[in-house]
Amino acid sequence: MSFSSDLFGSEDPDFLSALAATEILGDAPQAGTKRVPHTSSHTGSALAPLEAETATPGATAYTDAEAYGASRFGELGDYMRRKRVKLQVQNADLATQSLQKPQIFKGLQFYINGWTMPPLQDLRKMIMEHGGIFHAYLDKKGLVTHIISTELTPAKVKEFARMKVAKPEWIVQSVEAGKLLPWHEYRLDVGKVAAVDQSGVQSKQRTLFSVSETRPSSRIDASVETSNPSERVAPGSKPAPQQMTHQESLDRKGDPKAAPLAPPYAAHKSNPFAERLMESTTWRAAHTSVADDYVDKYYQNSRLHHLSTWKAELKELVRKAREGEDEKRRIGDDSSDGLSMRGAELHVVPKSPAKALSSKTKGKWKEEDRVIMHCDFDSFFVSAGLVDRPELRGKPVAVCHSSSKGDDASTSAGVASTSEIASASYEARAFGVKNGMSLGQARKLCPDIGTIPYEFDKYKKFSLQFYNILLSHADDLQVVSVDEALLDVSAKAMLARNAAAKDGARARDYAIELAETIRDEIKEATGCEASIGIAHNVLLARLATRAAKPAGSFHLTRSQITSHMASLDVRDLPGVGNNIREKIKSKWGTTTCGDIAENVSKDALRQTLGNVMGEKIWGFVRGVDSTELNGDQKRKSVSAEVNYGIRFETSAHAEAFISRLSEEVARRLQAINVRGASLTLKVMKRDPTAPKEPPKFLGHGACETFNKSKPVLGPGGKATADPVIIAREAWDLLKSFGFDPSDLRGIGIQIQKLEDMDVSAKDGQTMLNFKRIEGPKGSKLDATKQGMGKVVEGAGKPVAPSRKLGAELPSGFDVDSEFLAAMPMDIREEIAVWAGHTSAKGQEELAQPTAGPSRPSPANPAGRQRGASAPVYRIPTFSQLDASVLDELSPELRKEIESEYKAVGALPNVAGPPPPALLPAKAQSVTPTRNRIDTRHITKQLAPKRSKPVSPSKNSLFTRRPTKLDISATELTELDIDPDVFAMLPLDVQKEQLAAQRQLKKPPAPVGDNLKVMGAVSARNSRSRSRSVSVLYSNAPRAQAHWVDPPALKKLTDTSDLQDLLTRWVESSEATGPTAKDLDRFGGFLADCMDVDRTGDSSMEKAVILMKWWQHLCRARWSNDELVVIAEQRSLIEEDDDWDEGPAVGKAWWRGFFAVKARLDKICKARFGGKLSLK
DNA sequence: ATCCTCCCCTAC
DNA sequence: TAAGGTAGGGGAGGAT
Ligand SMILES: Nc1ccn([C@H]2C[C@H](O)[C@@H](COP(=O)(O)OP(=O)(O)OP(=O)(O)O)O2)c(=O)n1
Ligand SMILES: [Mg+2]
Repeated sequence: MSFSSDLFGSEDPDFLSALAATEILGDAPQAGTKRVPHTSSHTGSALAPLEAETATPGATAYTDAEAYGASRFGELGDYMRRKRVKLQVQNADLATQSLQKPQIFKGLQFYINGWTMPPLQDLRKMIMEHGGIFHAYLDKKGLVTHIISTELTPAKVKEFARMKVAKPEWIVQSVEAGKLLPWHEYRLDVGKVAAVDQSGVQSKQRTLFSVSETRPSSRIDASVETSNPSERVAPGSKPAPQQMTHQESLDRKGDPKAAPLAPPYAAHKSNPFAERLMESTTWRAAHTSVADDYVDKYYQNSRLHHLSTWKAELKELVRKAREGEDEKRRIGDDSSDGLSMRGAELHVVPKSPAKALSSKTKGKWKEEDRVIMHCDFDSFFVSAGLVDRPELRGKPVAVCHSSSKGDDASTSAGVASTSEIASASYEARAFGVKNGMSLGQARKLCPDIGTIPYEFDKYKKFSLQFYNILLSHADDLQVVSVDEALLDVSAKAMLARNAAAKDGARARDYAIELAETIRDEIKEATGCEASIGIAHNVLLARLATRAAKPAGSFHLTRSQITSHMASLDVRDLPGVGNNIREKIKSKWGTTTCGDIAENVSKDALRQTLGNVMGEKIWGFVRGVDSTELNGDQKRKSVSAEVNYGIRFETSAHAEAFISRLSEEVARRLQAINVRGASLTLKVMKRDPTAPKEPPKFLGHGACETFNKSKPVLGPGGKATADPVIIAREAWDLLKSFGFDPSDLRGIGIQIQKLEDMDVSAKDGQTMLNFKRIEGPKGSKLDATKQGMGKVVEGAGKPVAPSRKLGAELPSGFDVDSEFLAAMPMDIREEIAVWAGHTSAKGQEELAQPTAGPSRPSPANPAGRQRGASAPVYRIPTFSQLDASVLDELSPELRKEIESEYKAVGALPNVAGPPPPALLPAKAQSVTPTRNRIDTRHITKQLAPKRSKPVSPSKNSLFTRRPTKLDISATELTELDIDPDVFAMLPLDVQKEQLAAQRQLKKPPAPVGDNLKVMGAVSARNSRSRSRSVSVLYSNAPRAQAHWVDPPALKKLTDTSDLQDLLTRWVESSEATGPTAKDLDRFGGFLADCMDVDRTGDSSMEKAVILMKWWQHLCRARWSNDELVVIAEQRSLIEEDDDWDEGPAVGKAWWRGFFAVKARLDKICKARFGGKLSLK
């Protein structure tokens, strides 16, 4: 059954007729003898040949699995393909550099089997240096002329029965003799075993022999491995059809018994159905790479493209979201790359990666104390699809493009769908269906499997909700994919554990409870199930997730590790694919983790797998993994490639395609504001022995791949993101290969050596008229309504528990998780440790959990109910800190903590920035209207000296701090402009200010220019120091740029007033959002603070503090909107998204925040070369 | 040793 | 019909 609406190809005559023709093809072998039209024309269209010296730096074959559908991602089944290593890369180099040596092996092509003496590398070198061609793998028997081997297993004896197999001495002694000695004198005797190969293989091997004496006429041919004379063509001519090979495939296909015996290299099946379609000019024009919108269309529908794009976007979002949480990487910290001020200045000193690394994340938690969670949606695409198709729940279904019926007629006709299944439901998995499998394959296993179409928009939307939820719970987070992330919840878990100990309830697993809370939130927000694995390292957390699925959580604890690991296959370890698994298997004969752990030494593993990999595996099989989360990954390359549907007929087609692809790459570069200095072109070329149409519909089939790179320079000799330049260079590279365009099966362009592009640097660059800035091509959205368009914002208000309480909290130095959330991650964890520690020491008053309204009760240990909340802790003052706690910390951390406290001391009245700031422990998001103040009202009422406006008051810091507001409303208005200061201003500034003032006074400001008030208040406060302050505050931003009284600012060391005002501003406009005017004014003020030359570093620090504070205020209220707005601003989503059900105020504030941030960034960049860091 | 460059391999 | 992309870890081997 199919759940998709459209039937197959109803409107496509070519498609229908091809289908009809194919259905009777069972006895119509002519498909194999017939040439596909487009391959027989355009004989003059080959790309230009290349210089021999620059030819093909390397070539690898990319064979298809024997039968397409054996699954590229999951199953093995084609070890031959994966085993291939590309030793021929260096071959070209070796060959070029050794022209002086006698080319005794010229025209010969070797494969070296098994262990040899001298070792493979040496033999390879000898072969290459003397004109021979070395094959790392044997799947191209049609090319290999000789096999070198010392001994053969019975299987190999059989396989090589009809080949020329010689001992290594032949090579060695021929080289020594300086001439080619007769190989049969070194023959390895394999003749006793009768050859029982099936016919297909046999004919292949005849090819081997017949080819063996043909010498490649050029090095191009050699490295390209096109030595079959009937195949090789001068550029511009056409290869002959490969009827033989083709026919073989068809024959073999009909012989079920041949299949298991058939070696992969002989299995070049074709796709007659596709061949039929390719006969139609109009069909080709509409459905292959020659279509002019092919690239766009293709990307719109490519799930893998979406997956990759989303991952990159999410990484960036998380990076942004983390920003401002890393206090230690702030001003003056030379390890910063997002730098601020002095850090930027110091940036002249090149930063050592190692240093940055070490200063960054270092064992805050003892290995065993970490708590890592791995969260992953259950069959994500399917789950998302089922949300709106509840009737399909519980059935075997899969997400794929195919909407065709899997009726008997089509399957028996050999047109089983080659559409790949992106995700299969667990019911389908019970039949053996796997992600990545072709639909046809799946139908064999599960004839009744249903299909669900892709809904890329929905996946992205769910993903953002998912990440919002995770971010609200995590101390640190690393993006794994659109549906998967790693969390560090060490601090939370520690807090919970100690809370539990305190309560006397300790049988519960708080990590599991947290996991269940998270799962519930995800379920509520998206309607989808996710599973969560918990353990003390990343490896084990991932493995735990496997045990948790579906729809569960699992904590893999220490005592379970050994037994859990022992039963696993190495293939289950992250980072071990089929290739490495086979390597292990062939080396040690087992792939069980337990066996490896027991019998294989670390050195042996390192020897075979490489130092790092070997060591990693050694640890993995024991459940050991010290990898730390990295939520701060920056992109190092940008690329775009298409390896599907590439079917060119002329070089003009190829050139046009390169152009399109270049535009795509340029667009991606420009979207993230970078340029690149190096370009790599990747080319997939049909393997000469492969059919024109591979089994997978429009797939690339068996291919050789080639890479070539070169520097790319824009106008100023600088890096570039110019589509025209990229296209030119890429086209040059492609031409240099000299391939027949009709053999191309894949093209990719990668840009490396990225550098940030400052706004000013876009000089001579060709700018694309982009509508869509970034993001995957939207499936159904038009170009302007790009990508995953819609967003998010908790449909199910995924509010973190911690945010739900607060209004009820007592005042005092309470630290709830909201506060923690505002802290730098490192510090947060530290506080947790320390809170736990003091608690354990009996200082209950400092670490006593304050019950939230709906903390998980013992009666509901799973804590599954919504609204479970994190306990609240009190943070002690520095003096209360138990010194012994500090002693236990690493010196580095200790210093950090101490400096944090010092910072508080240095700014006695400062309520902010992140760490020292003890925040109002309130939760506006819960009672949004409660404390809201009418803007106009507050504008008026602000004047009289009063401790605090309505608000929160719960903020003990605020209430304790003596307020300095003692200005009257009248006075305020009068002081809008200070005459004295005004007189000192330059003429143009005077004008500006006058204009601004007039503007200000004109309308009564309907919603309120609160910032004006705010500025005035502050001005009043510091009036005794300098009147210029009032000018600064109450006038238009532009004037501030000319602000002339640095000493005054310097003296304004106490930012608390400003913070107060900032707080008030936010509070008073909590319901309405900031006015543009206020934003501009505030931004202008901060911008002036950045003028270090005039105001000094301290004012800059002030600006940073205020920004941090502002950020905090926003986070405390609208944390769910932060990511959304970041996404929006990076054009990942649309602003006016109709999916966005949340109130607009939060987003308005965040937009304001980021707008000001951008303004400061710009200044910072111009001044210091780096962005303002709020870390 | 340590870097750089060119891959292979893996993951979703 | 069908949409087999893409970034980063790491190994090999050469340059420094
Ligand atoms: N070969 C693959 C593997 C995955 N995906 C997409 C679809 C999946 O839904 C999503 C997430 O991949 P997972 O590996 O997490 O698989 P699922 O979420 O589908 O299943 P589960 O996580 O329950 O095993 O990525 C894909 O398109 N092609
Ligand atoms: Mg998943």
